[in-house]
Amino acid sequence: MSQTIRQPQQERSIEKKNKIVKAGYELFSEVGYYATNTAQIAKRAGVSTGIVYGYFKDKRDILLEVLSIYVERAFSPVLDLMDSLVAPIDYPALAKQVLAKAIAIHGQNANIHEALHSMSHSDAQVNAKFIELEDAITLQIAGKLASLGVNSPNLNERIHFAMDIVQSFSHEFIFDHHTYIDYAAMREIVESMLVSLFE
Amino acid sequence: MSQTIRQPQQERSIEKKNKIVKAGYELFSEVGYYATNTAQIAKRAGVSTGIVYGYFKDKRDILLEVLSIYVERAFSPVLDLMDSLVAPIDYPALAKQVLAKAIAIHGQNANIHEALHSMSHSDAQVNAKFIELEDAITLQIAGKLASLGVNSPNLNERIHFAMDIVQSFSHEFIFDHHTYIDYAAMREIVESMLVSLFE
Amino acid sequence: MSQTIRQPQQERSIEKKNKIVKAGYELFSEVGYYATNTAQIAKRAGVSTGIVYGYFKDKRDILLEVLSIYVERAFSPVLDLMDSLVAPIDYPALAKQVLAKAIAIHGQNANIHEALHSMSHSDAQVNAKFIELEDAITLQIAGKLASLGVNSPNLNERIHFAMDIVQSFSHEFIFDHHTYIDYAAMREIVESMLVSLFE
Amino acid sequence: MSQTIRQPQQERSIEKKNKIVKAGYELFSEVGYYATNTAQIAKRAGVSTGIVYGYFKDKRDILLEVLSIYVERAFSPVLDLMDSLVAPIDYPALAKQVLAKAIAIHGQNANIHEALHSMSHSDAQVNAKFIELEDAITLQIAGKLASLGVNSPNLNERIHFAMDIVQSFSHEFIFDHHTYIDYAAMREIVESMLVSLFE
DNA sequence: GATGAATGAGTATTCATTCAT
DNA sequence: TATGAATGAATACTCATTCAT
Repeated sequence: MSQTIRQPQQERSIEKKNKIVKAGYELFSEVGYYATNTAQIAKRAGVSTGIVYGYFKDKRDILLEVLSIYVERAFSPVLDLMDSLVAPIDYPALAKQVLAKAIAIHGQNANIHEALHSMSHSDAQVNAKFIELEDAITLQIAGKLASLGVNSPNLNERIHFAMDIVQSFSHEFIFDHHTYIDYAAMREIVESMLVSLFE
Repeated sequence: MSQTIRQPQQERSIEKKNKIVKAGYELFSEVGYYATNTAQIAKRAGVSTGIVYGYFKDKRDILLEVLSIYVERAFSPVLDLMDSLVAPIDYPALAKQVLAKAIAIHGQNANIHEALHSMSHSDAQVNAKFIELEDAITLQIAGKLASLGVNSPNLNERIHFAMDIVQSFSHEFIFDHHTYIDYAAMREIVESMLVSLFE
Repeated sequence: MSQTIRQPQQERSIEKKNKIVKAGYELFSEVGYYATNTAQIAKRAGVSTGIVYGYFKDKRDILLEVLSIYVERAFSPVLDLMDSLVAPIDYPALAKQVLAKAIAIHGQNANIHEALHSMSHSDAQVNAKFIELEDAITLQIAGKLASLGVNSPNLNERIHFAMDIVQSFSHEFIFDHHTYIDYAAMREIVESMLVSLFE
Repeated sequence: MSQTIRQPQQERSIEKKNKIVKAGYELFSEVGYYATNTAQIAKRAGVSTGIVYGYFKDKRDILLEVLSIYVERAFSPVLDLMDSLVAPIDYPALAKQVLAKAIAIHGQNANIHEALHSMSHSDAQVNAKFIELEDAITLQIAGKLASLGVNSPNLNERIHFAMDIVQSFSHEFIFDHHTYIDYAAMREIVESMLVSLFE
């Protein structure tokens, strides 16, 4: 009824909360949200089932936290790259770097990305959080590029579309779905595409 | 145990099977796979719960059938467009047409697309079927373009990537997520990107 | 979600529903509502846990049904008694009979009465149903008495109060709580009080 | 395991124990015993959950203490009234006064009365305590009345029955259940009933 | 004495699947 | 073929109670 969620301040507590998120991250990633149950999360985290509800309102709340962790982990390398950018921009090199980073991250987090993304279709709050995060990143990149003198028309749109492309290709690349596709060649095509978006 | 799945030959049976698939299509689309139960499917299809298992091995089996229906519905308009293509290709016009079709289809089938796509991450067979279908379509388009004299290097890769772009943008466009994005402008950017892929 | 509750029409089904109600009746009576779980009800009824929810929305819904059964069982003997009443009324004899019936019934249903009554304080719907039933009975008795020429002022109030007294005493009598009380003597006092209410 | 219950001797401790009982009293009264959890009690009492088990064996033990408080609170006004009684007794006036007091008390403690009373059916110890307290009060009143020269036959039985009536009517009156009942008229009937019990 | 984090058994309810008719 | 009643395993979540600090 009036169950309150602990906001852990002490180190031990934070550690425990992190363990639970980590367990959730792994399990959602391995088998998906629906195939994961709270007992498994607790067990892998090395805690009791009860305490999970001391830190999280419900199972979905864990997903939300996992989402935050994921997004930070997934986007910060690219943002770091942008941060260190100086004029004049070497677009081909940048495209190469961005794609390399994106693929690397996707490789480490591929499954969770899909699990989270899929949830965003059945869960409005997950969706909202995803959008919020994408927005923040797009605008941050736009600010950086503008400060470097990039003045392409519809800059936001180009960045957003570029992000879509990178995302989409990284996914393709990692999962290596299609046997008749030469992914190295495709990668070059994507890179030149990205360059042509901003040059 | 060794329940055999009927391969319906009689018209009445085929009709009934179709009703079940249709009900599944609608419900998965409306509320997603996990929020749909077999009783609901049976009810909407106007059949008993028992008979569902006369036509389908299990709930997932319905999903697989729904997937086939979806893909046919989703890709055939674009394939028709390609079929009617004659040389010389007016790339800008073609890009416009393809995007228009894709958006229209996505608008009518947006939810089921997401429902199915999300399942492909937790279900290898769904994933395999998705890939198989994408492959067939890519190769079909490639054949058509080749027959019209298109000889861009890495044609398969370009087509596949073009499909990714179209898919990705259609989704964005329909869901109209981001308030700061001018989708009309973004649409033009996508169109010009598509053109630059083949010209 | 859209789980529908079967309204059993076939004999077999009605029998099964009755078994569940009977099991609920017994268990609520024996150990109370909160100490009874659905698995126990199902087990005693000889059915699966699942089917319980085919006939009842939830555990409380079983209680509501038990309540109906109980009230019918508890009040109909007294109502029968009233039905057979002819003028002129022999009040002392009637009081004796009513009390005898009430005590007998209470003896057979004592625990369930308490279990149900106690629920009426934490459950508005149970309470409402109790009131509704009491009302119906009071008014039915009032009609009968009026038709026999009884014209005491505030007849409804007298009947209702009489019911309270009878209820209260039956409970005392059955549980035989207090060692210093001569219940036979008390019974006579109650009887004369009832008589004085209407004479 | 062999946790010993502190019998608080120090003032601070007694205060803390009282706070817990008060919180229990309020919560049991507001939402009932089963809907109250120990965390809520501790929170409202301003103590930790752990220390509750320093003062009480278990949750039920709190209920027992609450019961004592309640009975004292509920009966002492009527006992005070009896104490101040002098011969010759004005029965109509006394009946009026007793009923007024009883209704007032019931109005302030209605919910807890029900909560406790309902527990007495599923808990033998609660029941025993209830009986013990009723006994003490009945006998005390009987002594007082005897000392004032009342010598009705079966005095204990009359007093006990009078208490039942008062209790029963107070409950009815407070909850004002039945729309077709004129409670003012009913009140007068009850008063005259009480008078006729002793005159 | 006191804290409040931690435990884990307990429970109502759902639902894919089966099976008697 | 068809029905829909029946099954029972599975699961999110609660809460009285304990215990390390």
